[in-house]
Amino acid sequence: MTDSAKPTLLVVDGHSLAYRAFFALPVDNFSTKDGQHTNGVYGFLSMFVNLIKAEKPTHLAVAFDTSRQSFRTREYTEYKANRSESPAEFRGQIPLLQDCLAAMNVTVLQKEDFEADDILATLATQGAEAGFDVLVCSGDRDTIQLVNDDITLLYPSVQGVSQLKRYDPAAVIEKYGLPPENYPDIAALVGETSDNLPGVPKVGEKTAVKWLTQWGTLDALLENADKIPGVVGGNLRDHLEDVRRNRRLNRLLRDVELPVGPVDLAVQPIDAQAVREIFARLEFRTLLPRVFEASGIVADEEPAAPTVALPASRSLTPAELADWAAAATGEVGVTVTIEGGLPARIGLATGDEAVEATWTPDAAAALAPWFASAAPKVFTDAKPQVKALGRAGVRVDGLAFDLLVAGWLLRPSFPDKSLADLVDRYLGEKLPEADPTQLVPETEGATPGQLSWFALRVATALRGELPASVATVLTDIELPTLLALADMELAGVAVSHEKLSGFSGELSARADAIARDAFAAIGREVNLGSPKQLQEVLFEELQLPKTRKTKTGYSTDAAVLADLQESHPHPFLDLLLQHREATKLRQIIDALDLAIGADGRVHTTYVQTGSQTGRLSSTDPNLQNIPVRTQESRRIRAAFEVGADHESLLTADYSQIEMRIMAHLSEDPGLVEAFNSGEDLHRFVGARVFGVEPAEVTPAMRTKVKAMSYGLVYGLSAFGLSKQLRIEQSEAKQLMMEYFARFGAVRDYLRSSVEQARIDGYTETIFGRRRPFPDLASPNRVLRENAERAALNAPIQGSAADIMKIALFRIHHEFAAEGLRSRILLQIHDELVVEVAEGEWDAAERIVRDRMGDAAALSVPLDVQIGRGANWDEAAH
DNA sequence: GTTTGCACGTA
DNA sequence: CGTACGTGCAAACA
Repeated sequence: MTDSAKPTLLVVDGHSLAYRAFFALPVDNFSTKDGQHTNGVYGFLSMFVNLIKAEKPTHLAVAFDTSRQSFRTREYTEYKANRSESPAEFRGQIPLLQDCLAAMNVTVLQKEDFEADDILATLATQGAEAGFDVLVCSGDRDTIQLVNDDITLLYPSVQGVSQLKRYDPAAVIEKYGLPPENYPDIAALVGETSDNLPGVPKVGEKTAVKWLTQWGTLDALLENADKIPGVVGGNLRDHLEDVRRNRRLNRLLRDVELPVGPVDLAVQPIDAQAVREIFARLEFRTLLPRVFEASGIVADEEPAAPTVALPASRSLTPAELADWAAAATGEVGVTVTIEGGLPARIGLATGDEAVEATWTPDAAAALAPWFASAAPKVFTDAKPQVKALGRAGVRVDGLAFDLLVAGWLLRPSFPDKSLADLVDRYLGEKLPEADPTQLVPETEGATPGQLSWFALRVATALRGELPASVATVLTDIELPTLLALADMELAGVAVSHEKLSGFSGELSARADAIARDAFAAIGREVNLGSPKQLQEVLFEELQLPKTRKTKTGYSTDAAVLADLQESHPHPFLDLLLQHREATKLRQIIDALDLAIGADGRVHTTYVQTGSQTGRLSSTDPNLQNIPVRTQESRRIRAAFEVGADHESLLTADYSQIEMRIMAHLSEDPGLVEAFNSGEDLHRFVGARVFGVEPAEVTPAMRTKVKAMSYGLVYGLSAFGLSKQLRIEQSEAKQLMMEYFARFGAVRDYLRSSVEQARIDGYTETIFGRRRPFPDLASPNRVLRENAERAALNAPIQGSAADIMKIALFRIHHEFAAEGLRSRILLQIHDELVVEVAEGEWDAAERIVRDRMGDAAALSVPLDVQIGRGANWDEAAH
């Protein structure tokens, strides 16, 4: 912009334009994968970005209506009364749109009792007076009255939101035959059906313009109404009051009191990170570069973060560092950088001082006592550092805080990934980072000591946000668990390469043979691993009936293939299923084999922040989904063996822990009795539901109530139950009714827990772990119902996770305290795998059984099943 | 080269 | 139209 050019103020009616976009764009193409509709948001932003690129405003604001009520509805209750309620699917998008605009640092204005157009009128008028070129963008025709030499209207044409027609005074005269200030007079005479403002019958634009041209003003026309000839003249005389009322209502207010004026609306650089985040959430991809590109408004640079006086980090010798640590009072921030799995540098910090040293064997010896002490330590991501220290022979205790774990507990849906994220979110500052694209970085990254200093400050900020119950979960469950997990990962589990490689070869040969037969069955070769090619074969060449729809076509998953085989038997179907099974197993085996380390053991990584419910997840490789269901697949489990220096594997699992938690939470007398009776759960429940003696419960009955019981925990519907059991929906409904007739408190509990979550906005486990559920209030049914099922499940699955974690770290602790060499190797949600050292079986078994059994005091007992064997398969029971 | 969708393994 | 995960492949995208 040159100095001589006038600044340009662009004011936009967010509501009317988003509404047009909502109807213009197909919702199917604009929904997130969990069902949130985004077509209105997308359409608006797309238009908005084009607008900014084209007009390059220097000042900018978007106005919204607050509700349907305004001073106009009070004056005339019928105002806009004919408008049907805007669809909930649209209303739900407005807050999302406002979030996007906030991330783009665009001023959003709305005011109770006024419409967006009144805000536009006020800003436009003030802007014109202050010497701006003003652009008004609105889909409401009443804004035509604002047009003058300084104010131009951009009005979406009927073709679509992207086509904006420019109205300057000349354009208005060309279209309506009168200057802009007269437009409301025309509209008052003609009426506005969309606002429910009836005009003079039989009077359209032509007549209105003719009259106004003849009489000069609306007042003159109305005063001389008795001189108008013909039927329309009579109509005018009959509707004088309507016309006066219309004129009052369609006059936009130009003096609404606003917190800002035009000069306050200077375009701000966007918050690039915030935009990235919300666009990722809304699954907008192509829009991101367009927003970044749009000139005038955006800067792709990070916003200037407040500069903070970083303490210099003093480099010390290991001995000096150890002395410094020993002398420190209060919490110490710790950062251990890792190279090749071992500590490389170590930085420590208190609130006002940062120090660091290079890791050496001397450092290990000097610092070991401090690390093993109860002196409180704050880490950003403790587990890998604790492991590196462990490899160097340094044990860690006194873990007081872990930023990643704490951040995850606070917001389990969007766990922060790094200290930089946390510094940004909780301190609003920018962590100095070396430019990774520069071989010789121009900007220095923070040193380990400085990182520790930041970590300590973030910890303070984060603590302030943690509710008491969540802080307790962190201290009493998560942090002790973290230390136990570090040891489990270091230990790894012995896996036999010999057993695996033999099996892999077998499966390869089998898969090839099956593939040949499958190709013969259809007369050509296809890629059996390609769903797309399979669809061609099944639904076009073999003419099999279309199955369940997916996003890209029709499903070919195992359940669908089994159904097809029943209704339209074809040898290809069965061969395909067999091929899938063989290749899947081989794939798992090969991946596992590849993961065996030089020590003959597989070391997984447990992701403590990997779930929304409190469970762990396992990666590289995932050892929580090793097959178990089929005879064949157990050969894989048989390859998980006791290590050479130990005696046997012990497996321990909770039986029906989630049902027990449900019994505890619901206090259902029937269910509580079931668990206290010692009878098989499903037999007991089956006897109640079907009104027979436990001994008379048939396998079919047991299967049904078992599916129902497990389904309950997941928010199962009659439809889902019927599908699972392959029974009629009516029968499923009947089964649910019988079930709830006997176990009504279960249903009451499930219902009330979702209702409570709707009120609180989050669910809570027995131990106080929280999970937020904003979507319980969503107007989008798919979204809301998904949230309801997840909210129903979260306290149950989460409490089970809490209980297992408590048992886990207590066992880990007790093994050490009793000086045992036995150790926990794996956790698979409700199961532990323990490697028992020679002569320690009885002690280990006792500890595992007791600590799992008494991890929580519920109103029903926690039942623990234990098995023993030389490998995981044998140890199962 | 990266991302997405499908399919499938576990609790 | 049943919760919570991670992985590998093919296909689509850049």
